[in-house]
Amino acid sequence: MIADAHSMDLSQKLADSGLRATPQRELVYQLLLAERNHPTAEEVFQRIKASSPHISLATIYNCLEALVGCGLVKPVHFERAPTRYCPNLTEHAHFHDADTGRILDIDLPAPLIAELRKLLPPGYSADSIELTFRGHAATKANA
Amino acid sequence: MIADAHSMDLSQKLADSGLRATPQRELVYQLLLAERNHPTAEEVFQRIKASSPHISLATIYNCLEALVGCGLVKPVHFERAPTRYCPNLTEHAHFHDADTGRILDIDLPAPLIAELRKLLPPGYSADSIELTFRGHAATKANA
DNA sequence: CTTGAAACTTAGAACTATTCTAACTCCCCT
DNA sequence: AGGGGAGTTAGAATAGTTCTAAGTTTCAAG
Repeated sequence: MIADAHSMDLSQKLADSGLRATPQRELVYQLLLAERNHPTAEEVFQRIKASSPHISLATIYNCLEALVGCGLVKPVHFERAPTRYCPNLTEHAHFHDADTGRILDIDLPAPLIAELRKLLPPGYSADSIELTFRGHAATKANA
Repeated sequence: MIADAHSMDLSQKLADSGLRATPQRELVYQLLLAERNHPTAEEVFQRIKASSPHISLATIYNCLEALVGCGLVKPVHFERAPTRYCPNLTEHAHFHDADTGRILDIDLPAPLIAELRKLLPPGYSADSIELTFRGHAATKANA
């Protein structure tokens, strides 16, 4: 089953970082896998509280930090808005719709990433590349 | 003189946005032109307070907002760290040194920008592209 | 099984970057 | 001259996140 496969990922990856797989971490991870909207910590909190009313916002932050730390989740920053979280591990950029606030994943082809890296001066190496587009999606009104 | 040319830019650009050129806005803009370290609002405040002790942090934020609004300065966001400000108006990316925190401007060739835009799905258009590298600069120790 | 230690969760306080508020000042137009 | 709007100021308020301290769970070893 897909869920089990992901759970194995979870336990394994957490263990690799010296962390435990707890029910709360499972909940948070499963929620991120289910809702690919790049939710904020607060949104994850509200959503999980519906079924687990005892969970605390601090735990959501702790879980997200653990998931980011073990590499299963990536934080997404847009300007100074609340951090959003994304379980998409492929190298990708984000498009932020200025009208709706919606975020879209944009795949980054490996050759393009290589080209981007070539922009760095000699001696500089990048561990991560963050690429964000901000703009508009065509609507019926302006199409 | 360069300073005068920049001052004309300032008055003109502010006027274009219906804003006035005030001494405080001049100070903030001149400081950004002089210190190309991408300072934070707080750093600008500390630096300007040395010569203008009556200035307020709210004014720094107001001035920076005015300068951003009229297009003379660009805000730079790195993760959720305090916003930094940059008077470099050419299209460029940023390299953030994970060791020193130093930020380096990286010029973006127009053809590469065009290639990046091609990644967007049909109907999507980007007003701005933010590209940030995070990594390390070679030192004598690991060179 | 117990026991002890370390990891984890929780609620709420604390922190920090930024924005808001309300009073005051300055500048421009008539 | 004086009225109005834009700007500045200090301090209060806000919001996202992190910290703290207390309680709980997990797990290994005896």
